[in-house]
Amino acid sequence: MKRNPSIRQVASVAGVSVATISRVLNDKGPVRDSTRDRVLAAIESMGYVPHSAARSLSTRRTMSFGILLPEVHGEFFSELIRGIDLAARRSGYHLLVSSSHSDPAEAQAVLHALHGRVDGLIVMTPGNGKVSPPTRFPLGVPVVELSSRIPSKLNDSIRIDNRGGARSATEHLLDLGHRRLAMICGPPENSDAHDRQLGFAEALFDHGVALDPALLLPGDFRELSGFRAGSAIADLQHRPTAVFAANDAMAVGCLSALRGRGLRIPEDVALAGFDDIPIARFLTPGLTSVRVAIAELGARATERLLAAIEGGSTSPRHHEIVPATLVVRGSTSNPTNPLRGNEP
Amino acid sequence: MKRNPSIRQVASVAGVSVATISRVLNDKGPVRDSTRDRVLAAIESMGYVPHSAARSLSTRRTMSFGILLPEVHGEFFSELIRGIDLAARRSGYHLLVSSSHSDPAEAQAVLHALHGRVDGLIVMTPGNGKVSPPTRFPLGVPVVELSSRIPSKLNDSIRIDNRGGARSATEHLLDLGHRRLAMICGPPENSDAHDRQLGFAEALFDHGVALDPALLLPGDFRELSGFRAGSAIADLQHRPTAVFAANDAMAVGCLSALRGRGLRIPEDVALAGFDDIPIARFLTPGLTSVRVAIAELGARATERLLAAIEGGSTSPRHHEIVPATLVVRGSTSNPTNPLRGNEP
DNA sequence: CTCGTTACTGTAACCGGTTACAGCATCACC
DNA sequence: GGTGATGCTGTAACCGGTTACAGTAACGAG
Repeated sequence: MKRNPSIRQVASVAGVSVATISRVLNDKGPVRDSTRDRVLAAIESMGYVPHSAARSLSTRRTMSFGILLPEVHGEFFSELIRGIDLAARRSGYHLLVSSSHSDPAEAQAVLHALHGRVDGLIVMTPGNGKVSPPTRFPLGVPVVELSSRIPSKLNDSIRIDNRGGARSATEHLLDLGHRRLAMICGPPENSDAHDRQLGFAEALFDHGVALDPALLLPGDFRELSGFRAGSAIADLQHRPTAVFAANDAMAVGCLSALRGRGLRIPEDVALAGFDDIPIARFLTPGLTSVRVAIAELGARATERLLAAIEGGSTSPRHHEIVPATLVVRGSTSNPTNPLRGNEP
Repeated sequence: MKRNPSIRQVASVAGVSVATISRVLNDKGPVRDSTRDRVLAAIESMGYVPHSAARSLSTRRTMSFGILLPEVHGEFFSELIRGIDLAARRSGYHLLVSSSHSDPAEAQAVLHALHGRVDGLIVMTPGNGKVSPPTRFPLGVPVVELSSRIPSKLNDSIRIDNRGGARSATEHLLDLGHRRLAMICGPPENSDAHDRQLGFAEALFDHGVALDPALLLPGDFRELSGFRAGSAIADLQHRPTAVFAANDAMAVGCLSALRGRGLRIPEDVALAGFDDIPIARFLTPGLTSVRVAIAELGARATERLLAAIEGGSTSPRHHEIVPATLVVRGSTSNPTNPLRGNEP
């Protein structure tokens, strides 16, 4: 591997000083046209590319920021990254991604390694109650927290309206006349899962419907756990007439299990999910779900972060909540009186 | 935002030289225990974290590498990143991710910005025939190409056995007695899509089955295009008895459309996909698909890259092909004689 | 007591950029 | 001719680490 030329070598070839090279590259300060041409020719011929680390060192700007994600599966992850990446690149920033953090200690180590590499941080905390998320990020950079349960006073945060979304899904089921509702919960330590369960319970309470603890099925946001929960539900003596799954992946698994037991959706059991993943509308019947604009969520987080980076710490902390809206499809609506059909 | 302390400030507080701080941090060279304790105490009390950019500058190692991805949707992306990230972190490396590149010129710009930021590169080229992928990466770092159609002589490459996978899916359908087969193709400029189509055509040819051009439906790897193709197939005068979709997302869409038209799967139309996404087994019926261990693919690519980084350019170029294996489920198998049921 | 060896620590030069400041022409104008 | 303004360019100090090399102290052997 041949070493790339440095700015000093380019300077000597072009017969100018390093300052001039820098000025040409960054369009700063006056440079005579003939000089600029000479410099550009030298750069071109030598295949010179500025060394980012060196540049960051002196400018104190890396033009990139870090993303810390917990163990996230499925569509959510890619949508989020897509939203962030597009927004970041629009402003000339790059992304350092570190995913699949379950251990907070390990996350802390990664955080250290990020010092001097990033101008800001988007952190998605698993946000369980026991292990408190690291409220202080020891780099001197702005941080935006994503869907952390307790919005830190120190950092900006953006959360999904999990509770409201779960509420509207549950109320939708109640409005359809269901009184015996089950919920397939998410991982107990996950704050999104927790809030969705909260919304579910609240809606039941507000409508004076008792919450049978036996109808709170465990799950882990994966398809298989939904399948198991669905099987368990099918086996129940006093079967619920409606099921709310804390996410769509589990709803899919549940749907498969219920179908396998010969139950009809929604006649025998109505089913609603959360996330509105792309395939939700292509299931048979279409899956009623709660929609969150994930890519937009990522874009918003990015814009917040960029504002904080540009603006310094002067601006007050923002705490934003992005809405989650119910999308009704065939898995809940009575087919004899469909609210919406299965057509996408 | 308070500025983090530099190594020189720590040195002055601890009453030692910068060299000693560095030695303590990197476990290099001899340091007296009492000195080490003093240094560690100073580091702790000042909250000192080494500045990565500065370190990279002098060591010529960034301990991170870049990933360039084209516009990729769905499960594939997250699985790939997960595989890469876990393997990378195991070796202490970080990930710079840049996704959603459709424009090669833009990708080139990103590439430049990566100079001095990464020790290596994993590049997934959209790999269309017309726009040749950038064969030369102007950074002096090793590159691993992912699923590029023409494995470059300059770089290592890892490809998915798209052709073989498509072949076995098609042969499976032929073995079941189907003679009129349709295919829902992927984006024409995508090399994966191209190879899958190739495998399909080859299998038909080898079995002496004519390929009706009217049965090659366009698609773009998204669910909706599969739905449209499915609707078109249902409307055909001389309907095919089997459909092979170039990926599972389109198969899901197609399944939905066929179902919507009252066609039974697999009795009226058999259906197979590609990728074996997690929900494939939870559809009703379970979707026959071609399985690729995506996370493992990412891990392999990472290991290759790390080997190249550690080993220098001495080793010969590797060109690896990861297998794609057929998974048969209810969407193709005759239910009166099921090869495998719908149970996950 | 002298010398060599070992164990530890400090000095200063790098890595490759940016930029404050100074220097030098050139030109207009008095 | 002097004077100041203007436009362009170069010098050198920094950013925050690493590390070759030199220096010092202590200790054992001869």
